[in-house]
Amino acid sequence: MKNLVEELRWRGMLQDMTPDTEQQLNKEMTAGYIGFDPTAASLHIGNLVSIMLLVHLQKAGHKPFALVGGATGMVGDPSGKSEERKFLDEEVLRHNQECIKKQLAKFLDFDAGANSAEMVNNYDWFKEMGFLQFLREVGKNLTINYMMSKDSVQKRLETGLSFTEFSYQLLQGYDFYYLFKNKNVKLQMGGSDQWGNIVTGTELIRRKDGGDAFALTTPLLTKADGQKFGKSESGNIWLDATMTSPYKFYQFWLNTNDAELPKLLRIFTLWDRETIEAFDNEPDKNKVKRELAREMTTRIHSENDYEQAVKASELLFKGSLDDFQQTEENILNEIFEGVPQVEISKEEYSHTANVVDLLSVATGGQLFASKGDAKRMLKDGGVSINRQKASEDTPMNFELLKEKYLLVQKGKKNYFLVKLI
RNA sequence: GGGGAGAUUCCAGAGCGGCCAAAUGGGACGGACUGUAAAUCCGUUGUUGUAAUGACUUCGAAGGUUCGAAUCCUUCUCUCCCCA
Repeated sequence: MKNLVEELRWRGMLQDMTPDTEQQLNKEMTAGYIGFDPTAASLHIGNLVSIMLLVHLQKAGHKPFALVGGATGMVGDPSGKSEERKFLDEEVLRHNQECIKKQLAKFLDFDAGANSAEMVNNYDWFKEMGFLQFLREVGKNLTINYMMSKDSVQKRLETGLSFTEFSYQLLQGYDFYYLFKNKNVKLQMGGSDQWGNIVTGTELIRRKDGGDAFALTTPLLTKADGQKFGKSESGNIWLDATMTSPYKFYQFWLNTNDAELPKLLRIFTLWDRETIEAFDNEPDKNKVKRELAREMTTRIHSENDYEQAVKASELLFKGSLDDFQQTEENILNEIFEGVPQVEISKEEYSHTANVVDLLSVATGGQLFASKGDAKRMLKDGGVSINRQKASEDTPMNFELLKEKYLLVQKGKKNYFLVKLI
């Protein structure tokens, strides 16, 4: 058994622990869990931090449990949220649960003997429980005073907090208790925003059962300037290839801030200390980013996806129009799978009078939402077509690449393929 | 149940009868500089455009007053605070 705490410590993944957590982990194989609420159809790279905690737990010889929050997802966690959220409808939740379950399954080893991973869904033990039973079994053990003192609750007293969200901590607390009783799970981990919810669980276990349970949290991942991590211009970075293409995923890592690299390497990769420290000292930061992007893209997606992403990136960022012309069409299609493509009929293209129309209405607003938007960007010199800066009165006589493509650049990094069909 | 405050463009937050498509800040996007980095500086940030003190749609919802409303009145919906 490896020393998990030591490992997390040097990786900077340790925020807080309850007393004696380290002793417990070093004493015996310990089962630990982390919950994931099905708020979307895919996990994102923020969740990946939690997943890595489970991975490290398992690698250290302990038993990881991934909990899908089928029940808690129906209520909504107020932690870190500034306002009450809308309910997701049950059908969406069920769909999300299934998707998340599949994703989680990819990261853990479910066939590792004694410390095989397990997946549970808290809906399974909450669906049978009635409200009265819940009040008697759970509610009685904790005081309102205790619940009110939580950070997540305090922050919401001004802006409003429904009874439902207020109760969330009890549900999560009961999860821990249930897993403690039935699966001998003694540890719950999570982001530091989960601390309050987690210790509600250890408290419940202590009061109901006199049992000893432990908590361990990891710092919330933020950008160097304190902002939320894991968002790009186009929103969240999802682990699902249909929601964030491998090309975009690869680009995301490639575009990370230099200052964040040491942190990212420690949190997201499984590389050992020597390797990572060597990267810290590497002066060519782009090289480090390429390695990171490679590691992440191959692990989350696949070797092949990674290769396509690299090829697409090379062709778009470094290649000339000639390189483009010379690439075989079927290869081109494959490479550009993840690059946004916009289709337009030849008919429509031939009737399009100017660049502004082409970039806005003719392409259904996918490149630019409106004509005004397109014009503004053209005026600012932010648009290139086939590598040539375009302006409002650029004539519509572009050479079609492969007789059917136009390569459109919005800014330096956003590429689109306009495809004539 | 009683009393008070409020709902403004992505967010925060000004405006409180015409000069308001709506200050300011943040975010986002673009440009310059670079390394597909950061910092910095500059620009853009409702639609449409004969490009204009133009037209159209926006200031929680629906009505009304007025030559004219984000601004006044009525009703409704929602939120917060205080008292019971």
